[in-house]
Amino acid sequence: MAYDFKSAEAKWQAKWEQSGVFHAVDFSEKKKFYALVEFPYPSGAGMHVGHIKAYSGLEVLSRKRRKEGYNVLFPIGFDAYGLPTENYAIKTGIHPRIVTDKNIEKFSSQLKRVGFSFDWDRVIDTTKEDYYKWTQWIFLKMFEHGLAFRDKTLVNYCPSCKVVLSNEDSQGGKCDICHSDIIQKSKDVWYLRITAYADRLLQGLDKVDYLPNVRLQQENWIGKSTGAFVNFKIKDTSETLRVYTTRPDTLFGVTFMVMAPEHPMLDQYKDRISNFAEVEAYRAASAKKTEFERTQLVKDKTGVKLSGFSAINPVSGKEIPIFISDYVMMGYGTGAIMAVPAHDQRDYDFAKKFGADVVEVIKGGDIEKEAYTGDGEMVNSGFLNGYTNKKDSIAAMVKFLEEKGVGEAGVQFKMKDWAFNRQRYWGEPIPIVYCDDCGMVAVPYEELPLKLPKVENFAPGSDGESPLAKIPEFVNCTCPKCGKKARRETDTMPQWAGSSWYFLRYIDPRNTERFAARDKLDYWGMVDWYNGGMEHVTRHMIYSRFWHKFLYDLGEVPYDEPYAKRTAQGLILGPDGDKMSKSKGNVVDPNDVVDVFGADVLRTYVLFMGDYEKAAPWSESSVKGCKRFIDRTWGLLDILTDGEGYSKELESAFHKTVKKVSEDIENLKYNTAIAALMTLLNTIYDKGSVTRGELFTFISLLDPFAPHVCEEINEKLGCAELQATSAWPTYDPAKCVDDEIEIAVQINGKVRARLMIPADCGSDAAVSAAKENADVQSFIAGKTVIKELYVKGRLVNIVVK
RNA sequence: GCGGAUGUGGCGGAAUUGGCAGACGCGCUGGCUUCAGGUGCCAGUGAAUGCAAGUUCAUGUGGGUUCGACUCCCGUCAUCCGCACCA
Repeated sequence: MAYDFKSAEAKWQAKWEQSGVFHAVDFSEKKKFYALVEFPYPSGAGMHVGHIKAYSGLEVLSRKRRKEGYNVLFPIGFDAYGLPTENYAIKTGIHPRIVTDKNIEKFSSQLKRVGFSFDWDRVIDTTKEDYYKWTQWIFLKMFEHGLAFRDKTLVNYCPSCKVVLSNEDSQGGKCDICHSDIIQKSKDVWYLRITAYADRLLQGLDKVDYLPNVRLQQENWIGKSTGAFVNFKIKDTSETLRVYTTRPDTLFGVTFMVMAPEHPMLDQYKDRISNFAEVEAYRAASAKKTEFERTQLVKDKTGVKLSGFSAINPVSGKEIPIFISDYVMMGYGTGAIMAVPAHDQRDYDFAKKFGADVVEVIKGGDIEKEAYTGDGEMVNSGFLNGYTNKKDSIAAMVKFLEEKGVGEAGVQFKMKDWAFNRQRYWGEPIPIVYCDDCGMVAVPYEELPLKLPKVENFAPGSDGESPLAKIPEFVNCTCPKCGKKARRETDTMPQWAGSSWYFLRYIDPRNTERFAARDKLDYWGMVDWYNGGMEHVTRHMIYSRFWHKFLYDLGEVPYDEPYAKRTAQGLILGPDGDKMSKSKGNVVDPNDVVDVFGADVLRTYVLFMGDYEKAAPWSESSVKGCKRFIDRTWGLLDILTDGEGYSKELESAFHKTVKKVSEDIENLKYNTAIAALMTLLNTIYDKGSVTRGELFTFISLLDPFAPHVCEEINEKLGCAELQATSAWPTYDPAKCVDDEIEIAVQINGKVRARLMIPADCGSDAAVSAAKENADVQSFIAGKTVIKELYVKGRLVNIVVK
């Protein structure tokens, strides 16, 4: 009889839910295992098959762990604050709350149809009051500890629209909406001081098991560099200009200095700088440049030489000019550099254009042509002359600077503080009040959550302010400190806030007293295995590690690092090989696949289609292959014979497959695990019959991938216990090897024959067996044997001349 | 520019980490079943050459190490992904 996946899948999904087998048990005696997948953003488009692949990896592992006797926490939730929902609301006038609830319902039903073994009792939604109460709570703790602060920074701003624009919306220096010129405006924004944790975020990577490229991307993002700070005296003042450099040993080669146009010292000394008008004109011009222009015009350096404002080289005592140029960024280092044109290509380009001196201090290149950045002997460098090792010369110079009191060793990070506020409606309100007398005051903890009020119009105001600013009942309040009239902060938190701690809430999702009870945090501990997309490695992953470390410092969580292990799945591309997108119309809807082929086929295919960590295109016809596999598995019932154990012919095949599947699942090699099961299935059909014991083992192995058909067969076999809770099969290593094996016989490295020998055959016996072979003899006849070797279980190679 | 990854049949991909290249699946060809389409089942399927047993060539490309290289080393080309005037 044909397998009716529709009724079987609905039936088993209902049974799993009724029996509660996938519920994680707090404080269970069993060993715990916490598997985490990145929770989805519930967009209106619904899920696509990429989500299914992302969850199927740890789904298989979770099901295996339960069978192995673990108490598994495998939760799911929704990261529901964000722009797409808000934009949809602006367009349609439907409230984001309604849209979000509808989308979450759709996502949930899609996930349930696939039969994922999530603990649905622990579902969370970041936009619910009982959740974001704690997001706000963590923010306030950061505020209390000085990690949340306001600062002025440069942003893209359209003076006509009175709105802050992103770089994408301000290309070519024109406003995307009104086409007037964009200016860089300094604006007061909220920051989280993630840089305070830069070093620990880097060092913490030693304690965890992340995929190498995940780790590397985080290291690059944090971008630690070691070097030195050097203070250059400004001529005829008591002022010093401080710079950061990774090569303090090239100090004798410094022939000028460059400051960022926005450097505050310029304003301080505008009376001394006789061409300050030029400075201001340059500032205006460079402020107009977009990020795009700045990076595209790398070769073409611009700048202004300051008149009446020069520096003294601390090692040579020579006077050197100071320039301003936008190739120096205010946001990195000190906003000023010492230029070593002979050994830095950017400085070299600038020196050539502005006629500055080029002094070679490291031998080995041709500084007539270009800057030399390699290693070599130090020259023209006073006490450093003769040094050939970079490390030594840097150390010697740093020692000199520190003794003279004109500099010291130091480190810099590329990572910047996290700009944290958005002028948007659909996000967590920032729980801060502005009081004329008291300044910024935190909303008292007992008043959390600070609820997001209902509004009618979700569009940001023409002044670039959040829609919340238009609600007097929300804005106007009293100062929690002095009781006088005050104003609320009207901006909301960014998309990334709620996801920065969600893995902790799963541990105790309904707690009203704390974000999670301490004893439960102690029990569940770190996330044992976290899987998600590469696109979240440098933002969500870093942000959430930062929040977690902060909570650890407060003593609120037991571990410093949140995730013990991190992996990432590859994308599913459209059938055309392009990235799936709505505009290209190549998106595959999991519902369609479930309708036509069933959930088991979908689950099996997304893991079988290729290397789990690599991108692979969707192929409708390959899906059919998995459909056949599921149907043929069902068909085993037709060739069922009595017998609990393995038949003699299949015994070693079963032991080998149990081993292979067990190991492959642990190593994300789902595709070869499924291939091994297909091979075993073919072997069974070749034999023509299957014992009850064999079939039971087969479905036990397949169950994590295709649980519905396995439960159905399990029931047909008369098993009272659910397949979901039955034990994972074990294997005997001794039975994974055959008594007799086939080896290849090579002559001069080329395969000329194959023969069967006993597995425990020794080297001499194998070689002489090979030589007895007629084919082999014809190849060695009349030639001299130079060398004979036997690789155990693999081959014999005879080298002849 | 810097960093990382990848390159294997018509396609997705395997290869115990230096040991029989192409597992498994798709597709294709032929056959059986069928009024027919689909399903299902059986056989074949890297290329060249040969009636055939076979032989030769093949893992982007050029060299090298080795009895033996998809795997290690040096060079080179292509594609993809990060970061990007980071001092």
